Amino acid sequence: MNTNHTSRVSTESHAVALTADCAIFGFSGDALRVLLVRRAVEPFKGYWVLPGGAMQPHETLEDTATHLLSNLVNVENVPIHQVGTYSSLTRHPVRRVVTTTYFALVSPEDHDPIAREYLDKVMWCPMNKLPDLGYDHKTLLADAYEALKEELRQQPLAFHLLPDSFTLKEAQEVYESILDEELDRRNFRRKILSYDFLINTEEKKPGVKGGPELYRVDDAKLEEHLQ
Amino acid sequence: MNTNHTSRVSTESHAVALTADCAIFGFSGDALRVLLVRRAVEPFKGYWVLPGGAMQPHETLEDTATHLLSNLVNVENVPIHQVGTYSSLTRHPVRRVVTTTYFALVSPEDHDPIAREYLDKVMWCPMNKLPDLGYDHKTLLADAYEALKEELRQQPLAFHLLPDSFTLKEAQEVYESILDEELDRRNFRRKILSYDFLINTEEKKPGVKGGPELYRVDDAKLEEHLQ
DNA sequence: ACAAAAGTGTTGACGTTACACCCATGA
DNA sequence: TCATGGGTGTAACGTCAACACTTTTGT
Repeated sequence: MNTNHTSRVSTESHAVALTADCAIFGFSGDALRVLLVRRAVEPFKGYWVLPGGAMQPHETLEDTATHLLSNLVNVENVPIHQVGTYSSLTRHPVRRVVTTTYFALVSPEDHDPIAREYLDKVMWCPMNKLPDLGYDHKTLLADAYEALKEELRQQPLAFHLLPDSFTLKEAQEVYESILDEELDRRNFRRKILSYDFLINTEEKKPGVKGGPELYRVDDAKLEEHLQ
Repeated sequence: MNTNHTSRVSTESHAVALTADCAIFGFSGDALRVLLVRRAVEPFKGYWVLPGGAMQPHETLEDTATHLLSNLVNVENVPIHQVGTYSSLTRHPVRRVVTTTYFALVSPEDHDPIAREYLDKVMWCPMNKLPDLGYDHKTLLADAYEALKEELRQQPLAFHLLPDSFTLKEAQEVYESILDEELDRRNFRRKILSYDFLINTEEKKPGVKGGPELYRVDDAKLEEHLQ
């Protein structure tokens, strides 16, 4: 049996397609959404799936995922996070497809995604109104969502979703939408401010009762917290 | 550009080899070790690497990793944990190899690994005396080791390394060797016992000063703690 | 003035760390 | 008997959740 390390060199490739699927999460003031695309052809014609693409010879899986982001939502320099690799024999009905899942977090308004080629629709779907998904993408998305929440709990990776200056209330709403749970206003405030990457602009947001203070991020210090 | 999800079906495979590399960690009373194999042929002839193998057409990556375990250390039914997938263009000097890394935790005495085919040596290498590794396996191993420690901190996955009955001291030594840090005897005791999957056999281990009590695991209850 | 939202501080529960004593065993 | 290791309890600490009051602003 060829199970030693060298066998990789002598083994032919078996028509296995390697793809990257990406759970692109978006937040724009209301609820957390994920970008879904609808297939216009078989298999799974008419089904919504996560956007994905085959890894090209000259690119890494991270490149593939990054290209999805720039093509679909026109964002650059948004960090992607690897979730896992799925190699079940039955996950694709036609051929063997091994996929690595990534997630990213963007502001949907950056770009209005357009359908193309084998897809006839694109939508920002609220996470609490997901349709049936094709392939095993229900699992992929669930895993990616868990990974997103876990990441957010451990590091402040959602501040690029906020405008240049924002209130703590707005920051809290981002957190609550992503984590899908309510947070205590005062505890959230204390925790976030203890990270010391928020700067009080000494200005107040007009037109809002209470006169909330506006904050902006110290990008350099924020970077330190993103491991 | 073929970046939509359907393109995976129409894209030819590009002679990309998909492999599973496995960091097989072993513990047998002294230090934490990892199973390394030495390559007898180029590339990286003479270098130690993690055991790995090409994914076969009929198997998943988990199957590939599982086969490594049964072939090299003759263990079955040991859980494997996916660490990550590495697709850098330069990680293999000869051809394109994308690898998914797994780790497993076994008792080395289960089997004395033998060299075969393109490998001329196999060893259980203490984690604190690692040689230079071929390919990018230094990175793979470091990531796998971090994943192992993280897993152990969150769930008790090391009790299958212990004999049927054991003292808390022995259990603590397993933890300390894996985590590479010293633990407080009383705190460790309280924490482990609070999980309530350990049963005091009411017997004492003979030949040891202090007369330590022997424990055994309640397999059913332990399962509940492994998520 | 009044309602709604923002700013602030305190308390208790919990988990973790640090540490000291007594008891059991082998030499 | 004595040295070594095992069994047990407790105080200090930090983190986090829960909560009430005052201040600011819009209507």
